[in-house]
Amino acid sequence: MFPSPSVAMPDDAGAQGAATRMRDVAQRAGVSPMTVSRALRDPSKVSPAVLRRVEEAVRAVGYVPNRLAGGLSSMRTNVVGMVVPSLDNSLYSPTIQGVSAVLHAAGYQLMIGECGHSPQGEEALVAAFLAQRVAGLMLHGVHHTEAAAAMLRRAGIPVVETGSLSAKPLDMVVSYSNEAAAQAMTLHLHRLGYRRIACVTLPSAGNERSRDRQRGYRAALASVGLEADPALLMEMPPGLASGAEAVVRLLQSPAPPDAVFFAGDVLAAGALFECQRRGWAVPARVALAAFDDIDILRHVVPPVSTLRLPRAEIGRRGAEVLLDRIEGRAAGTVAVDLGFEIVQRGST
Amino acid sequence: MFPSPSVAMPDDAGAQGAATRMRDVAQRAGVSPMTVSRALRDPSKVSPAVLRRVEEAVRAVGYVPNRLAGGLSSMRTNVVGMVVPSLDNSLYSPTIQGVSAVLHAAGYQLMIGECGHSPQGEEALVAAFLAQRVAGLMLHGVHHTEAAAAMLRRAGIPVVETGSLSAKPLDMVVSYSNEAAAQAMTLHLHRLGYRRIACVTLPSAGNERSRDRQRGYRAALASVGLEADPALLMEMPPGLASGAEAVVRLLQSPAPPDAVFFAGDVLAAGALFECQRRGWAVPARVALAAFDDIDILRHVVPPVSTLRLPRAEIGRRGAEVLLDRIEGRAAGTVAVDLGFEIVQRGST
DNA sequence: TTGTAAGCGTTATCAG
DNA sequence: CTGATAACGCTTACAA
Repeated sequence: MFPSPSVAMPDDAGAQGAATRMRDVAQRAGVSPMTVSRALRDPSKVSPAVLRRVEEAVRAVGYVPNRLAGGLSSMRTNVVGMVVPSLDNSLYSPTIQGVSAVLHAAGYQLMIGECGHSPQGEEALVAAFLAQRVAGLMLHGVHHTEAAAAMLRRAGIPVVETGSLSAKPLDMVVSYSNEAAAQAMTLHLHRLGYRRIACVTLPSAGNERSRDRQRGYRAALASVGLEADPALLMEMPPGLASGAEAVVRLLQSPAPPDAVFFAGDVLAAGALFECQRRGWAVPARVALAAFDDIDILRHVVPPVSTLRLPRAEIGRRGAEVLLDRIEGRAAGTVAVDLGFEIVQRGST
Repeated sequence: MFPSPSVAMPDDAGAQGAATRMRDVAQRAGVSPMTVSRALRDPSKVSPAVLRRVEEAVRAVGYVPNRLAGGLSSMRTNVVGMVVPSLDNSLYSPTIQGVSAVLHAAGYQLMIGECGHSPQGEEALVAAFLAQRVAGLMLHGVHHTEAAAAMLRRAGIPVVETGSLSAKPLDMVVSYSNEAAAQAMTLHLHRLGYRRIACVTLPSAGNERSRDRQRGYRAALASVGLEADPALLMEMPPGLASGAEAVVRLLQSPAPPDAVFFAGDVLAAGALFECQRRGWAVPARVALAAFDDIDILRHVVPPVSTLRLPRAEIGRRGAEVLLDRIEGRAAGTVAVDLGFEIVQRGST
């Protein structure tokens, strides 16, 4: 049985609406739908001649498989969900790209959702992802609602958290230690000779990472016998303007610091620009250090000392351990500490 | 018939694996699955008593609907796909957030894919999204492969392009005019008295937006009778370092410009930092203008003149017109020009 | 207001 | 290597 010769076959030109099904491809190729399914998923399972006919038919009718049906039937999908606090902040993009690269190479799709730094937002996204029956989930937050945790537990899919190492993990964790990093930078400043070291973090309310960094800062001071002056520990919202405001407030205080460690976002860059505007010499009048190796810090004058965090590597390794579990290559849970590096530049 | 009283009912504690189905909820609530379906999608269609029982059962078993099944059955999903060239670049995030906000408010999910500035990457993502039977698609690129265009045509779902106004649209467009914006900024520089105006864009190969901006620049020069010196039109890859390199090359050339218009990415910021390093006064020695109102340009010294583009509004309006079509409130295609503004600052 | 029956388009399973 | 058949979990259409 052959399909009628392609006489007066409009192929697909302006066809619109009803999607073609596997059955249409099968008919045209003169085989059963099951054979089409096999040809598409594992070409080695059908004869070369049939494979050719199927491929031709797929092209001719412009067949796009229906993964809703496929997923329903096989009880598995090739979609991985990822929840990030925000997309404004280019901090998360290296991680996203790492995840994306590994996933695509393995034939998976990435679905990203933005939860706006709120556990409720995260819960809603987790529910939505679970409803799509994602094969696994990457979470940046480490603070979850009880409901979200319960859903995740019941769903029984692999989950990787990437935001912090200190939290009691839901399942797997791939990250670096916020506390150790903050401690290391504070000690570095001390080693360079600074003795009144201020620290500015993002608001710690509901932000485990900020709290970890504050803890690291305090631990460092304690270990070298410096007093932890509460006036030297500030919290500011994200943004360049916040960094500017913070440095002004600190330097105009009765007992100004000789170094400021900005443990988050682009605060350090904002502070540097403010120093440029006011003619405050960096690092002579005040040394400035940052937390993340964003491109800009390398290009400003003077370039800003900072921590290099393994953002992209976190994404890659996270996706890898997730895939290992999804595809059954590994079973247990893992916790990976990817470390960090101090980058010493002109600002300190 | 009532479910057995919750004696020795472990509820969900550590249950894991087999997801609960609508049938389980129905059984527990003592109704048919159809009633559960109704209760979940339109509570007004079931009696209050039943509704309460269903809600309780849903909670008790931790039911998460299976949208693969729902979508397959109803032939529609609540997922919208979005393809962006890159996620490094925070330029796209306002648009993504605009889309995300409107979609979530309407109960839709956003699925984001990164195509790496390549039409082939876009094609792959379009295929993947279509396979998930997304309800609609947002595309930033305006240059598509023939195959991608054909798939989109056949799928018959609404598509919004947001990258540029000039392209012959696939379906709907919501954007601003890259050409008009570049022209306006060039004219603005001329009006301020600059007479040798250079322009630096991203590589134009395969980038319609860069070509549009170059066209606008040339049109502006022509309209005021300035010669278009080819030495003053450069193309550079994205990044702060590129901007630095460009300004050095231009200013050290035999006939240096008195103003440089950086029509893309963070080039202008990179150039400004280089000027700071070299002690080149801005704007006295050279004026600098940028294309996009990124936060940093407002905070550097001097602040950089630029164009304010309706990035977030593009996302919101784009999502709105997409939803109008998805939900059948509108039929035809639309093209929306959201305009732009010139922001004059100290760098010019 | 509620329930029954018949798919939706795939894939798992088992026969040939 | 290929095909028939029965799910997968939900919704549409109709009936009660």
